[in-house]
Amino acid sequence: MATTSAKKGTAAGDRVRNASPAGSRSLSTAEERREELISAAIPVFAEKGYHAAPTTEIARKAGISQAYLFRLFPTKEELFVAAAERSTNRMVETLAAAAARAEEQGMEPGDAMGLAYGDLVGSDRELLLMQLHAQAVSPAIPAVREAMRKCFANLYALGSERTGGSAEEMKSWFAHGMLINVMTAINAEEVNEPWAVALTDFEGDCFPRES
Amino acid sequence: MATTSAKKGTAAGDRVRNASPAGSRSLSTAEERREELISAAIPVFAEKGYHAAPTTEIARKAGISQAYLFRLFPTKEELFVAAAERSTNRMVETLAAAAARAEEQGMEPGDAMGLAYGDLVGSDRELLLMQLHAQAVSPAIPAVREAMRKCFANLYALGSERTGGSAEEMKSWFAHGMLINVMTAINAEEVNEPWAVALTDFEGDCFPRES
DNA sequence: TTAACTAGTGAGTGAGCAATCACACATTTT
DNA sequence: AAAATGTGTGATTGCTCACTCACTAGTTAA
Repeated sequence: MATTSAKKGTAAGDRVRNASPAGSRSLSTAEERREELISAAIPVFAEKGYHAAPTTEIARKAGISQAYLFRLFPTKEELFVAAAERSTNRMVETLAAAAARAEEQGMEPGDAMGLAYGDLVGSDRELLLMQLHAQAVSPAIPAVREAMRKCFANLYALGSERTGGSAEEMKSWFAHGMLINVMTAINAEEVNEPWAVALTDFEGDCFPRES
Repeated sequence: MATTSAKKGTAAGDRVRNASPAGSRSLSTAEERREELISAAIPVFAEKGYHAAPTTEIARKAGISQAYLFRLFPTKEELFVAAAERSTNRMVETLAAAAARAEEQGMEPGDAMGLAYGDLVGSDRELLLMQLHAQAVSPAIPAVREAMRKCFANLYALGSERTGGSAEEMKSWFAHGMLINVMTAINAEEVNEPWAVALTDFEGDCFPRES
């Protein structure tokens, strides 16, 4: 009673709950925690991969106990799936936004999406590594495989409705995306050999020079 | 002394050593064992990935004790690197052979290599999965990253010397290879949706129809 | 007030795994 | 024959890790 008292909120009770401006608040507290947990999990999974990422580390980063992690996600696998889904959704949304923005400005949406993917990968390495690890465990974990398939389905739908690209063009677009992933994984851009220079020249495809 | 005696070879001593026909025998016995061990390791790594593959299972498949595994390869990591190198080399050799064979027959080596890659992947799923897992651990294990880079360097050299392809063409060739890997990982060919059909149509690229 | 529920945790538990050690058998060398 | 070297193993060890349990404290409902 004595020792473990003043420590939490700074004085005033944190009975905030519905204090958000608009008043519309759909997430339960547990749901919020789950979202935070996913956010904490992504960098760890991205860095170490599914099997090498310890739940203790994820819980610590999220600021909760490991025991509570397992109450929020009954298995590590489910947490990983959630992290993979979050990542792939984020990616699709970003590209969709880029395509929409480009369309407003009269740009080619295809080019804009290619550009946006390059940006995404350059700025958000985590996203890419998540994707890589998710692909690697896909043969072993059906739910992850399913998430990856959905991701491809969404991207393909997005791409073919925005750019009226042929199947062949779409395939090439995806193929180059996969190449970017792999080249980033092996850090090819820091290698100064012909193959590395050629295969990491991402810009050449879809737009002339800056803007 | 008493209990652990009659158990090993069936009567006749196994003093075979240099009994091979041609008599030329360069591999030491330990070296042979190492090769066998790598052969046993590849399917396990391919199926489960680096972290999830237990050394006990690999040793059992190779028919040796786990203790001896660690004498032949001081760490699991070194064994994985050896397995990755073997896989990538095998791949390069296969494609080189296909290109050479094609050149003899007056075929386009580029098409032949594309075809050969499709065959390779179709027949030897292990190889592809090894590649996938090696890519995934590349950020974490420098030696693996190095092996992957060498693989790309070799393939690129092979491709550009056989087919006088431009950098752009080479890039496209690699990109489609990476796409094949990923589509195989998520078993896209069993999905009956437009994206899956389009993205798994490997044949379209490089040759008209059978032969 | 009290009963029911939800958020949250410290302290385990049991299993699996990479790596080690002490030892045995076989082959080669001297 | 004896020493040295190389091939091979069973039994551990020390540790990490996913997951559990028993329990506390805050919040809501009756």
